[in-house]
Amino acid sequence: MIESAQISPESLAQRLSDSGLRATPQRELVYRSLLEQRNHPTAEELFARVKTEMPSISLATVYNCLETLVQCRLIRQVNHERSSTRYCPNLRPHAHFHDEQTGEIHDVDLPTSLLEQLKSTLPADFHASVVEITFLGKTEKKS
Amino acid sequence: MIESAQISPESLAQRLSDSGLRATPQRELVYRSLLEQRNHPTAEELFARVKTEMPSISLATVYNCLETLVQCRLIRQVNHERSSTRYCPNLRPHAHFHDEQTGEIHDVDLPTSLLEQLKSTLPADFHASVVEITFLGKTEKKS
DNA sequence: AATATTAATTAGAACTATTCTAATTCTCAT
DNA sequence: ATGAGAATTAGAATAGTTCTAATTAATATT
Repeated sequence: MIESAQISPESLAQRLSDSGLRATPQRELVYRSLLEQRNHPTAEELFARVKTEMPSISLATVYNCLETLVQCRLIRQVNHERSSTRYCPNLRPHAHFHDEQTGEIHDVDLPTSLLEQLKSTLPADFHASVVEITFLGKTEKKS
Repeated sequence: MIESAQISPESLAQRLSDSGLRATPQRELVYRSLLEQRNHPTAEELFARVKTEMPSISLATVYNCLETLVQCRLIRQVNHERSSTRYCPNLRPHAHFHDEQTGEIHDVDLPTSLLEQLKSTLPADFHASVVEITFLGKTEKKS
Protein backbone atom coordinates (compact mmCIF):
# COMPACT_ATOMS: atom_id res chain seq x y z
CA MET A 1 0.00 0.00 0.00
CA ILE A 2 1.26 3.40 -0.94
CA GLU A 3 1.12 5.79 1.96
CA SER A 4 2.96 8.67 0.43
CA ALA A 5 2.15 12.33 0.82
CA GLN A 6 2.63 11.91 4.55
CA ILE A 7 4.86 14.10 6.63
CA SER A 8 7.95 12.21 7.72
CA PRO A 9 8.22 11.98 11.50
CA GLU A 10 11.43 14.05 11.33
CA SER A 11 9.70 17.02 9.79
CA LEU A 12 7.05 17.02 12.48
CA ALA A 13 9.44 19.10 14.57
CA GLN A 14 9.86 21.46 11.65
CA ARG A 15 6.15 21.89 11.07
CA LEU A 16 5.55 22.53 14.74
CA SER A 17 8.30 25.09 15.10
CA ASP A 18 7.04 26.82 11.96
CA SER A 19 3.95 27.57 14.03
CA GLY A 20 6.02 28.60 17.05
CA LEU A 21 5.26 25.34 18.83
CA ARG A 22 7.52 22.83 20.51
CA ALA A 23 8.17 19.25 19.49
CA THR A 24 7.43 17.58 22.80
CA PRO A 25 7.65 13.85 23.45
CA GLN A 26 3.87 13.75 23.89
CA ARG A 27 3.19 15.38 20.53
CA GLU A 28 5.67 13.11 18.79
CA LEU A 29 4.19 10.03 20.39
CA VAL A 30 0.61 10.93 19.57
CA TYR A 31 1.52 11.70 15.98
CA ARG A 32 3.60 8.54 15.58
CA SER A 33 0.85 6.43 17.08
CA LEU A 34 -1.67 7.89 14.68
CA LEU A 35 0.59 7.14 11.73
CA GLU A 36 0.82 3.52 12.86
CA GLN A 37 -2.84 3.09 13.73
CA ARG A 38 -4.54 4.30 10.59
CA ASN A 39 -8.04 3.12 11.38
CA HIS A 40 -9.30 6.55 12.43
CA PRO A 41 -9.06 6.17 16.20
CA THR A 42 -10.86 8.35 18.73
CA ALA A 43 -8.95 10.37 21.34
CA GLU A 44 -9.79 7.73 23.95
CA GLU A 45 -8.52 4.93 21.73
CA LEU A 46 -5.29 6.79 21.07
CA PHE A 47 -4.98 7.54 24.76
CA ALA A 48 -5.21 3.85 25.63
CA ARG A 49 -2.59 3.10 23.02
CA VAL A 50 -0.03 5.75 23.87
CA LYS A 51 -0.39 5.08 27.60
CA THR A 52 1.30 1.72 27.12
CA GLU A 53 4.37 3.60 25.91
CA MET A 54 4.14 6.65 28.18
CA PRO A 55 2.08 5.76 31.24
CA SER A 56 2.17 9.30 32.64
CA ILE A 57 0.39 10.89 29.68
CA SER A 58 -3.06 12.28 30.38
CA LEU A 59 -6.21 12.26 28.29
CA ALA A 60 -6.23 16.06 28.31
CA THR A 61 -2.78 16.02 26.76
CA VAL A 62 -3.91 13.65 24.03
CA TYR A 63 -6.74 16.06 23.24
CA ASN A 64 -4.30 18.98 23.33
CA CYS A 65 -1.80 17.26 21.07
CA LEU A 66 -4.47 16.28 18.56
CA GLU A 67 -5.80 19.82 18.47
CA THR A 68 -2.29 21.11 17.88
CA LEU A 69 -1.68 18.64 15.07
CA VAL A 70 -4.98 19.57 13.44
CA GLN A 71 -4.06 23.25 13.60
CA CYS A 72 -0.68 22.54 11.99
CA ARG A 73 -2.57 20.66 9.26
CA LEU A 74 -0.67 17.46 9.98
CA ILE A 75 -3.82 15.46 10.64
CA ARG A 76 -7.53 15.85 10.00
CA GLN A 77 -10.60 15.42 12.15
CA VAL A 78 -13.34 13.07 11.03
CA ASN A 79 -16.81 13.50 12.44
CA HIS A 80 -19.93 11.51 11.94
CA GLU A 81 -23.19 12.61 13.48
CA ARG A 82 -22.54 13.21 17.16
CA SER A 83 -20.18 10.34 17.84
CA SER A 84 -16.63 10.90 19.06
CA THR A 85 -14.28 12.79 16.84
CA ARG A 86 -11.85 10.52 15.01
CA TYR A 87 -8.44 11.43 13.66
CA CYS A 88 -6.90 10.78 10.29
CA PRO A 89 -3.27 11.26 9.19
CA ASN A 90 -4.08 10.89 5.48
CA LEU A 91 -3.47 14.27 3.90
CA ARG A 92 -4.34 13.39 0.32
CA PRO A 93 -7.72 14.60 -0.97
CA HIS A 94 -10.06 11.84 0.01
CA ALA A 95 -13.56 11.01 1.15
CA HIS A 96 -14.66 8.78 4.02
CA PHE A 97 -16.78 5.70 3.60
CA HIS A 98 -18.60 4.72 6.80
CA ASP A 99 -19.52 1.07 6.87
CA GLU A 100 -22.83 1.02 8.73
CA GLN A 101 -22.46 -2.63 9.61
CA THR A 102 -18.97 -2.67 11.08
CA GLY A 103 -18.59 0.99 12.01
CA GLU A 104 -15.30 1.06 10.12
CA ILE A 105 -14.21 4.13 8.20
CA HIS A 106 -12.37 3.71 4.92
CA ASP A 107 -10.47 6.37 3.01
CA VAL A 108 -11.47 6.80 -0.62
CA ASP A 109 -9.10 8.81 -2.79
CA LEU A 110 -10.79 11.39 -4.94
CA PRO A 111 -9.69 12.92 -8.23
CA THR A 112 -9.23 16.66 -7.79
CA SER A 113 -11.23 17.16 -10.98
CA LEU A 114 -14.32 15.92 -9.20
CA LEU A 115 -13.68 18.26 -6.30
CA GLU A 116 -13.39 21.12 -8.77
CA GLN A 117 -16.64 20.09 -10.42
CA LEU A 118 -18.30 20.11 -7.03
CA LYS A 119 -17.00 23.57 -6.21
CA SER A 120 -18.25 24.81 -9.57
CA THR A 121 -21.82 24.01 -8.53
CA LEU A 122 -21.58 26.77 -5.93
CA PRO A 123 -23.05 30.23 -6.50
CA ALA A 124 -20.42 32.73 -7.64
CA ASP A 125 -20.02 34.45 -4.27
CA PHE A 126 -19.48 31.22 -2.31
CA HIS A 127 -15.81 30.40 -1.82
CA ALA A 128 -15.17 26.98 -0.34
CA SER A 129 -11.82 26.26 1.27
CA VAL A 130 -12.75 22.74 2.31
CA VAL A 131 -15.02 20.09 0.79
CA GLU A 132 -15.95 17.19 3.01
CA ILE A 133 -17.45 14.10 1.45
CA THR A 134 -18.86 11.22 3.43
CA PHE A 135 -20.37 8.04 2.08
CA LEU A 136 -22.65 5.97 4.22
CA GLY A 137 -23.35 2.38 3.29
CA LYS A 138 -22.24 -1.19 3.43
CA THR A 139 -19.54 -3.30 1.89
CA GLU A 140 -20.49 -6.49 0.15
CA LYS A 141 -17.89 -9.11 0.72
CA LYS A 142 -17.82 -11.60 -2.12
CA SER A 143 -17.98 -15.15 -0.72
CA MET B 1 -38.40 30.65 -4.28
CA ILE B 2 -39.44 27.16 -5.30
CA GLU B 3 -39.73 24.87 -2.31
CA SER B 4 -41.16 21.87 -4.02
CA ALA B 5 -40.32 18.27 -3.30
CA GLN B 6 -41.58 18.84 0.23
CA ILE B 7 -44.16 16.71 1.92
CA SER B 8 -47.41 18.59 2.33
CA PRO B 9 -48.37 18.98 5.99
CA GLU B 10 -51.47 16.88 5.35
CA SER B 11 -49.51 13.87 4.25
CA LEU B 12 -47.37 14.00 7.38
CA ALA B 13 -50.08 11.96 9.08
CA GLN B 14 -49.92 9.48 6.23
CA ARG B 15 -46.17 9.11 6.36
CA LEU B 16 -46.24 8.63 10.10
CA SER B 17 -48.97 6.02 10.05
CA ASP B 18 -47.13 4.19 7.29
CA SER B 19 -44.47 3.59 9.92
CA GLY B 20 -47.04 2.65 12.53
CA LEU B 21 -46.67 5.99 14.30
CA ARG B 22 -49.23 8.54 15.42
CA ALA B 23 -49.70 12.05 14.12
CA THR B 24 -49.62 13.88 17.45
CA PRO B 25 -50.04 17.65 17.86
CA GLN B 26 -46.40 17.84 18.99
CA ARG B 27 -45.08 16.07 15.90
CA GLU B 28 -47.21 18.20 13.63
CA LEU B 29 -46.09 21.38 15.34
CA VAL B 30 -42.40 20.52 15.24
CA TYR B 31 -42.63 19.58 11.58
CA ARG B 32 -44.63 22.69 10.66
CA SER B 33 -42.23 24.92 12.57
CA LEU B 34 -39.27 23.41 10.75
CA LEU B 35 -40.94 23.99 7.38
CA GLU B 36 -41.41 27.66 8.29
CA GLN B 37 -37.99 28.18 9.83
CA ARG B 38 -35.70 26.90 7.12
CA ASN B 39 -32.42 28.16 8.52
CA HIS B 40 -31.34 24.79 9.93
CA PRO B 41 -32.30 25.32 13.57
CA THR B 42 -30.99 23.28 16.48
CA ALA B 43 -33.33 21.33 18.77
CA GLU B 44 -33.03 24.09 21.37
CA GLU B 45 -33.89 26.77 18.83
CA LEU B 46 -36.93 24.84 17.66
CA PHE B 47 -37.93 24.22 21.26
CA ALA B 48 -37.90 27.96 21.99
CA ARG B 49 -39.98 28.56 18.90
CA VAL B 50 -42.64 25.90 19.36
CA LYS B 51 -43.01 26.72 23.05
CA THR B 52 -44.63 30.03 22.12
CA GLU B 53 -47.38 28.04 20.43
CA MET B 54 -47.55 25.08 22.84
CA PRO B 55 -46.10 26.15 26.19
CA SER B 56 -46.42 22.68 27.70
CA ILE B 57 -44.10 20.99 25.19
CA SER B 58 -40.82 19.70 26.60
CA LEU B 59 -37.33 19.68 25.16
CA ALA B 60 -37.29 15.89 25.34
CA THR B 61 -40.38 15.80 23.17
CA VAL B 62 -38.78 18.08 20.60
CA TYR B 63 -35.83 15.67 20.47
CA ASN B 64 -38.21 12.72 20.22
CA CYS B 65 -40.26 14.31 17.45
CA LEU B 66 -37.17 15.23 15.47
CA GLU B 67 -35.82 11.71 15.77
CA THR B 68 -39.14 10.33 14.59
CA LEU B 69 -39.24 12.68 11.60
CA VAL B 70 -35.70 11.72 10.67
CA GLN B 71 -36.59 8.04 10.80
CA CYS B 72 -39.61 8.63 8.56
CA ARG B 73 -37.26 10.42 6.16
CA LEU B 74 -39.30 13.61 6.36
CA ILE B 75 -36.35 15.70 7.52
CA ARG B 76 -32.58 15.34 7.62
CA GLN B 77 -29.96 15.92 10.28
CA VAL B 78 -27.07 18.26 9.61
CA ASN B 79 -23.93 17.92 11.67
CA HIS B 80 -20.76 19.89 11.66
CA GLU B 81 -17.83 18.90 13.84
CA ARG B 82 -19.18 18.50 17.37
CA SER B 83 -21.63 21.37 17.44
CA SER B 84 -25.34 20.85 17.98
CA THR B 85 -27.23 18.82 15.46
CA ARG B 86 -29.30 20.96 13.11
CA TYR B 87 -32.38 19.93 11.18
CA CYS B 88 -33.29 20.42 7.56
CA PRO B 89 -36.64 19.83 5.83
CA ASN B 90 -35.15 20.08 2.32
CA LEU B 91 -35.45 16.61 0.80
CA ARG B 92 -33.93 17.37 -2.59
CA PRO B 93 -30.37 16.13 -3.17
CA HIS B 94 -28.25 18.98 -1.88
CA ALA B 95 -25.02 19.86 -0.15
CA HIS B 96 -24.48 22.22 2.78
CA PHE B 97 -22.31 25.30 2.62
CA HIS B 98 -21.12 26.44 6.06
CA ASP B 99 -20.23 30.10 6.13
CA GLU B 100 -17.32 30.26 8.54
CA GLN B 101 -17.86 33.95 9.18
CA THR B 102 -21.56 34.00 9.97
CA GLY B 103 -22.10 30.40 10.99
CA GLU B 104 -24.99 30.21 8.53
CA ILE B 105 -25.70 27.06 6.58
CA HIS B 106 -26.91 27.30 3.00
CA ASP B 107 -28.42 24.55 0.89
CA VAL B 108 -26.75 23.97 -2.47
CA ASP B 109 -28.68 21.86 -4.94
CA LEU B 110 -26.62 19.18 -6.62
CA PRO B 111 -27.09 17.49 -9.98
CA THR B 112 -27.65 13.78 -9.47
CA SER B 113 -25.10 13.14 -12.20
CA LEU B 114 -22.37 14.48 -9.93
CA LEU B 115 -23.56 12.28 -7.09
CA GLU B 116 -23.40 9.32 -9.44
CA GLN B 117 -19.90 10.28 -10.50
CA LEU B 118 -18.89 10.42 -6.86
CA LYS B 119 -20.36 7.01 -6.15
CA SER B 120 -18.51 5.62 -9.14
CA THR B 121 -15.17 6.46 -7.50
CA LEU B 122 -15.92 3.84 -4.86
CA PRO B 123 -14.39 0.35 -4.98
CA ALA B 124 -16.79 -2.19 -6.48
CA ASP B 125 -17.82 -3.77 -3.18
CA PHE B 126 -18.69 -0.46 -1.50
CA HIS B 127 -22.37 0.38 -1.73
CA ALA B 128 -23.25 3.86 -0.56
CA SER B 129 -26.84 4.66 0.36
CA VAL B 130 -26.09 8.22 1.39
CA VAL B 131 -23.56 10.80 0.20
CA GLU B 132 -23.05 13.80 2.42
CA ILE B 133 -21.26 16.81 1.03
CA THR B 134 -20.25 19.80 3.09
CA PHE B 135 -18.50 22.92 1.90
CA LEU B 136 -16.65 25.11 4.34
CA GLY B 137 -15.78 28.66 3.37
CA LYS B 138 -16.92 32.22 3.15
CA THR B 139 -19.28 34.24 1.04
CA GLU B 140 -18.01 37.36 -0.65
CA LYS B 141 -20.69 39.98 -0.67
CA LYS B 142 -20.22 42.32 -3.60
CA SER B 143 -20.26 45.92 -2.33
C1' DA C 1 -69.71 4.12 25.34
C1' DA C 2 -66.42 1.96 28.79
C1' DT C 3 -62.27 -0.24 29.25
C1' DA C 4 -57.86 -2.26 28.09
C1' DT C 5 -53.75 -1.78 25.59
C1' DT C 6 -50.23 0.48 23.73
C1' DA C 7 -47.93 4.77 22.34
C1' DA C 8 -46.37 9.35 23.37
C1' DT C 9 -45.16 13.00 26.40
C1' DT C 10 -43.00 14.96 30.34
C1' DA C 11 -39.54 16.53 34.01
C1' DG C 12 -35.60 15.73 35.61
C1' DA C 13 -31.61 12.69 36.29
C1' DA C 14 -27.82 10.66 33.96
C1' DC C 15 -24.43 10.23 30.52
C1' DT C 16 -20.60 11.19 27.21
C1' DA C 17 -17.33 13.66 24.87
C1' DT C 18 -14.85 17.45 25.36
C1' DT C 19 -13.03 21.76 27.35
C1' DC C 20 -11.59 24.46 31.18
C1' DT C 21 -8.87 25.58 35.42
C1' DA C 22 -5.18 26.05 38.20
C1' DA C 23 -1.10 24.00 39.70
C1' DT C 24 3.15 21.90 38.31
C1' DT C 25 6.79 20.74 35.20
C1' DC C 26 9.50 21.42 31.28
C1' DT C 27 12.21 24.04 27.73
C1' DC C 28 14.77 27.47 25.87
C1' DA C 29 17.08 31.94 25.81
C1' DT C 30 19.61 34.85 28.38
C1' DA D 1 22.03 28.92 36.76
C1' DT D 2 17.79 31.72 36.23
C1' DG D 3 13.59 33.51 34.56
C1' DA D 4 9.76 33.54 31.27
C1' DG D 5 6.77 31.35 28.62
C1' DA D 6 4.94 26.91 26.99
C1' DA D 7 3.17 22.42 27.85
C1' DT D 8 1.35 18.93 30.73
C1' DT D 9 -1.52 17.15 34.27
C1' DA D 10 -5.66 15.78 37.27
C1' DG D 11 -9.81 16.74 38.10
C1' DA D 12 -13.86 19.88 37.80
C1' DA D 13 -17.07 21.83 34.70
C1' DT D 14 -19.80 22.12 30.60
C1' DA D 15 -22.95 21.21 26.65
C1' DG D 16 -25.76 18.44 24.12
C1' DT D 17 -28.29 14.68 24.18
C1' DT D 18 -30.40 10.38 25.92
C1' DC D 19 -32.50 7.76 29.52
C1' DT D 20 -35.94 6.70 33.22
C1' DA D 21 -40.08 6.28 35.33
C1' DA D 22 -44.41 8.31 35.86
C1' DT D 23 -48.31 10.41 33.61
C1' DT D 24 -51.29 11.32 29.83
C1' DA D 25 -53.32 10.41 25.39
C1' DA D 26 -54.99 7.59 21.59
C1' DT D 27 -56.68 3.61 19.51
C1' DA D 28 -58.77 -1.08 19.68
C1' DT D 29 -61.93 -4.31 21.85
C1' DT D 30 -65.66 -5.46 24.13
